[in-house]
Amino acid sequence: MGLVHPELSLDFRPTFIPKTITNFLKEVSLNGNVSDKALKLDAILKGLEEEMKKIDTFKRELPLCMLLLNDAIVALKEESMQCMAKNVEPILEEFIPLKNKEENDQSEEDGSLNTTKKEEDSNNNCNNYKDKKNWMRSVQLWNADADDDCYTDHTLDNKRNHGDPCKNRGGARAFMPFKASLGFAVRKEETKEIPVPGAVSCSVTNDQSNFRSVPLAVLSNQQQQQTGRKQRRCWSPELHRRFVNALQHLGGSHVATPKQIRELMQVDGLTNDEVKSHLQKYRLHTRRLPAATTQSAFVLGSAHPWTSQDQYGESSKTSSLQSASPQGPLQLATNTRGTSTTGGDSVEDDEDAKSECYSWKSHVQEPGKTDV
DNA sequence: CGTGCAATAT
DNA sequence: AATATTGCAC
Repeated sequence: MGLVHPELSLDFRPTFIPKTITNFLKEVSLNGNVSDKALKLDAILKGLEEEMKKIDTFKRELPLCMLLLNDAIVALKEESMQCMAKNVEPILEEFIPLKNKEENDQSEEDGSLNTTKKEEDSNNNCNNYKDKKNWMRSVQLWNADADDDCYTDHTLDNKRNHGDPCKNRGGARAFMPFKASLGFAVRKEETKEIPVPGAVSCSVTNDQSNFRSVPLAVLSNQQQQQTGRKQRRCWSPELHRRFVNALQHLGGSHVATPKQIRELMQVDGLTNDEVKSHLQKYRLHTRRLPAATTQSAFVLGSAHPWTSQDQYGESSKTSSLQSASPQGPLQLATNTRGTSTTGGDSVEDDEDAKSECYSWKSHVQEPGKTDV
């Protein structure tokens, strides 16, 4: 059984794109929020394109399908472009490793031009590759390690409520990091977070489109012991990925504000302060690129090295739409397989998968990559 | 309140 | 040394 919501799925069942594209657009427009709209468009678009790839094999048998798909894609692309143009234009930022041999205060123009890198050819740098591989294994958005008796693992979670997927998905089960008092269980008041009341609380498709319906992360309770200091929280690659994506949609790290970012990320339990902190760090590594000549709306989310998908999702070429997890092990609400694990320890229970925190330094990209 | 910056902790 | 948390001033 597919755990994905019908509407979430990009599968070609009848439920996919319930109405016409036109209607879809209308619906989406009703939402008001531009970036939200962009997200949805993106998601659908991706789905269509994947579909296109699949069909491509049979294009001779299904010429009309091709035609229709193509048509839809074009239409959506246009819409998407408009949307993005209106909302955000491609944000160009370059990553600046902390270890600058020396601080160059001079204009970074000359240097930056050729740094429009795509690091597609990760084959070359074993290091990067290895890192990526490691990141793949991280299953959680973040972890609360140590003595939390709570689950930090949504895997468990999945197994537990797999009987009722929907519930699991939509519901935020956050908790209040600070306000939680030891005495009670405080798990009820978090529904506030979910915006979009009437509309589609879980409308968009899979995880590749990122935001929206993020059942992930979660954690725990009183992490601040009586010592007062909060548990140090690591940013898993996945979490960071969302972060970066949010940044992109908000117009770059230098204009996005913590709150916005947090809201866009839709990760429950994540606090403003945490985002703020991460942002601060991020900004240290990031500098505005002077000019943006590009007009292509697709820079967003693909071309930029720091935007998630290509960076971590690398092998997302797989045309499996059903797998809501672009990066392998991320098996949140995805599927049924959780139950079948033989009694013992589940495979995915790597005990060392625990702290795969995001590491800024490992993201230093190779200089001198040629760009398109 | 939310944001940015800086000091501080791990 | 790097990165998250906390405090403080707008």
